[in-house]
Amino acid sequence: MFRGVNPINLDAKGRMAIPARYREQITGCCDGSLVATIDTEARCLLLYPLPEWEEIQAKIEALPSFNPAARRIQRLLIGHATDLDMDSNGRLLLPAPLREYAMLEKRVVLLGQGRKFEIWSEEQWLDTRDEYLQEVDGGNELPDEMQSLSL
Amino acid sequence: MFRGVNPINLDAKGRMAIPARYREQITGCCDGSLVATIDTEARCLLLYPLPEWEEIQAKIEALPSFNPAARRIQRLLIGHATDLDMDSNGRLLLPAPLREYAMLEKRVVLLGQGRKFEIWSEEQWLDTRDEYLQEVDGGNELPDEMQSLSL
DNA sequence: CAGATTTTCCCACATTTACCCACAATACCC
DNA sequence: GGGTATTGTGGGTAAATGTGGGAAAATCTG
Repeated sequence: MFRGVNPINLDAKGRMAIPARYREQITGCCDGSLVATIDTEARCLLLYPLPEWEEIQAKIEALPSFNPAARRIQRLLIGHATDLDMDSNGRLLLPAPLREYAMLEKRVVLLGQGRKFEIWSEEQWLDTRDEYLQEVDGGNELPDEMQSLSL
Repeated sequence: MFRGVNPINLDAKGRMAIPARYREQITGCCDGSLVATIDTEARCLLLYPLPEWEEIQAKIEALPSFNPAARRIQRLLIGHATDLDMDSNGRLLLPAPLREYAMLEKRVVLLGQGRKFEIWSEEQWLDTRDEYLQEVDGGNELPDEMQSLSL
């Protein structure tokens, strides 16, 4: 279960230090093997422990491949998925193509999202967050499951 | 069951001393492990005992992730949820991103709210409370459940 | 095949964070 | 009213984390 916001600086080589509080969990569940791919809805990256990703990739591959929407998802998600390993300092080297997609420069934000992480440029994240905060709940139709959610 | 209003001063490091009368209950139910996240409706923080939060996170994660309203809730709530532990003095270190969101500087208010707490800047709390008091009850339609409530 | 360039891996330092201890203030009790 | 216990506050130190650089290996190119 990952959660929380983490402001992180990329170094000159494009490396990102994983906050220490996640490291034990990551080495435990996948020995430091992670997979990064793009989020097709927003300009951010998704970061999965390898076993989690393999389940997801299996599901995506099982989609009917003559369906155009399915082909699109397959090409985008599987096509961009890249294996990453933590180095001895707990850092990940983010490949240039993924950094460019998510517009990551120096200041980035690592967002815990349950079984995965999201990686945003700090600027993009703050803009997106502010949009979310301003949206009135009534504006979008809520799924039934949410109507009964009490925090 | 938490209740009551507690004015507290943050120290220079952003730490908040939990009032002594809650400590036993907190160590009892979760051994001092708490989770703080943001309230999406107001500029304040929500503070849950870890087991309470995990139930909520499980429900939120189960929402369909291709629904935009659900994505929004997931990113905001899980994204900001941060594990906090009481130190040996019964204090919590509130992380900078959460302090900024709720505009917490020095004088804050800890509000007991049943299974959770809310943390407000004192200024925000007083303003919000006054707004609530001035609102005429008839202005907003009351949910059915409230019609039969007798105090 | 040799040279040059890029990439990966690892080590060392500087900074920050977290933990702990000590004092001050308040409340309570005798 | 004084003494004691409990709570609130601040700061210091050791350990762990973040950051940068350097050397070796692998790859690409001429």
